[in-house]
Amino acid sequence: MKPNCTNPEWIGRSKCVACDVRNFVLFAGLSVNELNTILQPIDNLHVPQHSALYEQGDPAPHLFTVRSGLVKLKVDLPNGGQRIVRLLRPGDVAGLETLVGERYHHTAIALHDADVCRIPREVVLHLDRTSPAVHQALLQRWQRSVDQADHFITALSTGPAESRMARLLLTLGCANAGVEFVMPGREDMGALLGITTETASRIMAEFRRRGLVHMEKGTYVDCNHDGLTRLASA
Amino acid sequence: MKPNCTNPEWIGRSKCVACDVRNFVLFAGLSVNELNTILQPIDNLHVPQHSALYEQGDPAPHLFTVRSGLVKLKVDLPNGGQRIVRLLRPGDVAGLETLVGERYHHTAIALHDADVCRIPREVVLHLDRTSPAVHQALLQRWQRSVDQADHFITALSTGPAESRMARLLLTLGCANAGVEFVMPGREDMGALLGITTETASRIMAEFRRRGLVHMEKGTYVDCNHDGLTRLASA
DNA sequence: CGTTATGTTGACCTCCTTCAAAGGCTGTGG
DNA sequence: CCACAGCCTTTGAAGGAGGTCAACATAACG
Repeated sequence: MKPNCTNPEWIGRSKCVACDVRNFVLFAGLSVNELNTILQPIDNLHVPQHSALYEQGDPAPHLFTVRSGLVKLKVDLPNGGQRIVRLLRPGDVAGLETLVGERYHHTAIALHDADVCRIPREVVLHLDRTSPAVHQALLQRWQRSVDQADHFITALSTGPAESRMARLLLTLGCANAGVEFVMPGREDMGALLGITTETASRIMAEFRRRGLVHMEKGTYVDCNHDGLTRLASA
Repeated sequence: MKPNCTNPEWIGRSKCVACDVRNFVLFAGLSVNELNTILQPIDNLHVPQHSALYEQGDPAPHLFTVRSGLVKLKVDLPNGGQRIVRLLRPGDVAGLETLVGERYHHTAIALHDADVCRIPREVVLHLDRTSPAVHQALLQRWQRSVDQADHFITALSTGPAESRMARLLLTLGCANAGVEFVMPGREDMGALLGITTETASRIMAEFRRRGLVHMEKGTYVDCNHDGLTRLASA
């Protein structure tokens, strides 16, 4: 997790200015001048796989936007297990709760190597007050969190395990051409769907036998969109 | 669903000004003058049990705050079933998605007779721009929606049905003295927990036999807080 | 008082979990 | 380069939890 936006060489800073994510994330609508004055304390972090962005219950000084990779938000359960409540992909925001002065509500962990922007809460609060565009973008991000949470309830926590798994694969963009697709581990799949690791493994094996997913040399390549969709709506 | 805030007699309007909910909902921090000028188009509706505030997919001109009663947000599933994704109690807000210009994402139905304030989106958008206090309250309401959705994932959609039911009863305030407690029907319980009506019924019957809940003349009165908590964390 | 929704209970079977063991992949050290 | 350890995945067998279908009871309602 090495920062580079505020590095002397501005390694990531230049990336920030050119960042295509910026166009549709929080800073859409700001002029280059505004960005240059405001971007100062923003760091561009590289988050290696399996490392945590922040931990549940920690004080929340920063907000994060995902630039690349895949980040999971999980909560620890009273019985020792854990449940993943959201998956963040490029363009998504983590740690919004910092804006209402709370601690982090989840533990954020990179499922795959990720690049994120780490923004101090004061910066966002200030932009929220001064820039209507940023303000509107913030509301949209918040609504997006709600929508994703709803999707986890209705699609990933409802119905038989097989249907849920099909919906998960479709959610991950498994059948969409052009989307970099990362297959989570079986344990994460279990935590995503509220089932055990073994059941997740069995269902994936069955999908492979039925030709719903294909893999070559250990990596998954192709998914049968129609077949999965049929299962998903069952 | 008869309005009264904008009625000639201002039946509900007076209620609005005196509304104790207002103190902790959206309009905290506004002066009486500000309220009087802004409150004009706000209606105070009475929503009889089982009637809908709005339907999923409808255009979303209004935002609602719950003053009394209990409101469920449900979504229809592709297979014909339905899933409840949130329960709104006094102080909660419904229809926030209207602020990012979308249609309603859920169908809102009163589980029990409810009083709600119906606020045009333009009013909220205007207040959001002009009043920092309202703006902050809005962010908090949005975060609250996220928190409640997370709770539905981690508490009501995870683990064995028995544990989920115990968590639901605790969530409903079944064991809290002083809270008006409404026991949902078995079908709603099923839609809340992602289980069938029959299973919900069986579990409730079992809870009664074990003395975890008591009922008199058809209405539930007492809940064993400790017993339910023990089950909830299993 | 019949009629209709809602709750309860039983029998059966499927799905999922649990516990256990074996198989593969990766990295490390000899 | 191979051997071995460690981790993740896969698969098996058994039991339990929950779904399904159906009958029945109870309560709400005209």
